[in-house]
Amino acid sequence: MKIGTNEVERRVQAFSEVCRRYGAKATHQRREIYRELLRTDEHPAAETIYARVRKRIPAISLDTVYRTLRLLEKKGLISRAGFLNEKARFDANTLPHHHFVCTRCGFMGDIYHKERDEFLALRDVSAMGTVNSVHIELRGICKSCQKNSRLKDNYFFAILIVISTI
Amino acid sequence: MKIGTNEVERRVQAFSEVCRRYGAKATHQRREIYRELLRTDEHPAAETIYARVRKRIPAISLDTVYRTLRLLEKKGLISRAGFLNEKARFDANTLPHHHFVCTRCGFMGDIYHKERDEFLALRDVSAMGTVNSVHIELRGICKSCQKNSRLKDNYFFAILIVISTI
DNA sequence: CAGCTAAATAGTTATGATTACTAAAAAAAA
DNA sequence: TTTTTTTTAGTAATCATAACTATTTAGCTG
Ligand SMILES: [Mn+2]
Ligand SMILES: [Mn+2]
Ligand SMILES: [Zn+2]
Ligand SMILES: [Zn+2]
Repeated sequence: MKIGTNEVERRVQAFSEVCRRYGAKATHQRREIYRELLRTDEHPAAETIYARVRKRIPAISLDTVYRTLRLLEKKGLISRAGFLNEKARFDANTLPHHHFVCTRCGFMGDIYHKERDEFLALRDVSAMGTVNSVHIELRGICKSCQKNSRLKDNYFFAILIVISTI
Repeated sequence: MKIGTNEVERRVQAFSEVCRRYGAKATHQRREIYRELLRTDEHPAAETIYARVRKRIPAISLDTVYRTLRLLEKKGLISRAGFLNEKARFDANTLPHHHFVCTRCGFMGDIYHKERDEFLALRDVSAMGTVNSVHIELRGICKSCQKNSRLKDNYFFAILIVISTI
């Protein structure tokens, strides 16, 4: 489910504009890292992104890759996937979806679950491989933490871009 | 959903016997680590287990804790939970279940999903807190990996003990 | 289109959880 | 008890990720 080149460029452009609008700098490095993630559906690890972006920006530092990935994640433009004892995997697909992960080679494919009650038997899954285990985590804020609440992180980047695309 | 003291001791005993039967040594350290995990339902991290076991075995090393946790996991007696950028959390509850995790304090509670299609609205969840996001990973072996397959790890410890308990 | 200034980067070092290493200790068998 | 093999304690290494700091640059000003 890769998006086309035009849409990739449209989103990179939107990203640049939103950056400027909110006082963040739309640097070459940031654009290339984001573009690299928009281009692919294979959920690359940080090292992979680093290797690929380096072809176009040979002097880019690994630190910049990690820093930018954190920024994009904080702003809701990308998400982080994967389980413990694995490298983090990044995803610019902001549609709600789940993942099939091969525990042997690391292949990570998207699962869309309209019929949520049968996700184990979804065509998408059986086409990709055999399911051995299902991991579900519901993440949120527990009762006791809700009492001493604080302000949330801002997702303004994501909101602007997602709204303009759907 | 903690299990009683009798059941804890019964399982530690079963573990010792199964160890001997399969040529693994039922050491004091192993028994105490496993007992510590059987005793609680709070999914402690490795450091937490280390701290607790140290009260009874002051000279135990952190390495032994990690090594034993890996062993117990490999044999299917415990499972590892948690997402990326979190410490691993361990669980001796071998019933199939999911987790609610508080992203602020780390509280991890068990979710049983008889009605799988409505897991977002489960009583258990709403009693614990507010869900912000659902993470599902279906883990298994992809088509291309199934071709060059290898032998699986043995789960004989788990099989023996689980069968005798249910 | 220079010059300005806050923000971002490159290159490097540090961190923190987990794993590996090795001499010494201990469990189980004989 | 003695022997043999596994396991441990203590410590060093690893690996992904984050922090640090001098230098560079994006975007503004005129
Ligand atoms: Mn995805
Ligand atoms: Mn649990
Ligand atoms: Zn695979
Ligand atoms: Zn909490």
